[in-house]
Amino acid sequence: MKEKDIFIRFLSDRGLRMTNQRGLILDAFLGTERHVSPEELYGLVRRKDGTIGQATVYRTLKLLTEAGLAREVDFGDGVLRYEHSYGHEHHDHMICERCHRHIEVVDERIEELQERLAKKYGFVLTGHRMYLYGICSECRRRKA
Amino acid sequence: MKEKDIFIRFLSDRGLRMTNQRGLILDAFLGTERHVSPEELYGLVRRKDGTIGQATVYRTLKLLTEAGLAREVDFGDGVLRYEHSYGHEHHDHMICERCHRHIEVVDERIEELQERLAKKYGFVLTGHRMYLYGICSECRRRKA
DNA sequence: TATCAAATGATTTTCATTATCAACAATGAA
DNA sequence: TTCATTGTTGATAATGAAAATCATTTGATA
Ligand SMILES: [Mn+2]
Ligand SMILES: [Mn+2]
Ligand SMILES: [Zn+2]
Ligand SMILES: [Zn+2]
Repeated sequence: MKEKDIFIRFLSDRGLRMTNQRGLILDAFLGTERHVSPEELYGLVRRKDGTIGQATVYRTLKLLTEAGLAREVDFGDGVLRYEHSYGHEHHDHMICERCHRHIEVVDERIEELQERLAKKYGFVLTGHRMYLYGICSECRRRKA
Repeated sequence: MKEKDIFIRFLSDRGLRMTNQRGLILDAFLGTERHVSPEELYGLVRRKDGTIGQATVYRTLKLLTEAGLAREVDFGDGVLRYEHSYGHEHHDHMICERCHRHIEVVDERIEELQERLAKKYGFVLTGHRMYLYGICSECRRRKA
């Protein structure tokens, strides 16, 4: 598995070790395509190893983020979520305010305009967060 | 003051009352152009009335938001901030990751593309949050 | 094997925000 | 005015996510 190798490499580069727990957490993380909260992931990992501590889940998610395997997603609801980063290009999110369904979107023209906007104000961009909130077609149909 | 009238109208429409505390909090809020956290505003209001409670500040900021006078801003640093909404059109934020300075920006073309992107996926937009993170010219100069 | 840093899980702590609640104040019939 | 009703407030407790603490265990290596 490519990701595990990357993680091991990342760890050893910083004098850290691959452990059983970290392996389980990585596997659980890779095993879901959801935007998963530490708490949710803790629930998943627990099924494989009931003795794992939730602090370890928090800690490992931070490490995965630094290793470039995970990415933090903040929908603004008070919980931090994580999504796959390796092999998953940057994208933004569109969220339905009624059913909380969300889809991943990218618009290259927007990305380009963001760069230009930054340049206009003398900024060099390091990243951005864009969340589009609305009502999905499902929910609009249901209401009608 | 236009804003105070709006607030009074908003309150009475919902069977609520304008009070001394709410008036002070509104004044303090209008008196600053910063993106202010409840805690910061609490500090400001306290100078005028040392007996005011911070719960009242939290409560009033929620009310101001519902009344369309304030708007929540979430820079993702764990504190919710509020900015003026009345007479201040929508805008997005560009934040320097080094000095935390931030400027307000709008790009009509981006706004337009966001609408189109939403339509493409069957969403009707109700709002969006866009934060551009980067390094400002000041900070880049300082480093060099 | 002895040493020492890293890792873990349980637990406590922090911090922002919300809920609770008793005391108080405004409103508006009667 | 009196009285009941309802909104308001401030102090305080509760909540919930995340981070810090710490004693103990584990692993690498000299
Ligand atoms: Mn995503
Ligand atoms: Mn602003
Ligand atoms: Zn929906
Ligand atoms: Zn700067």
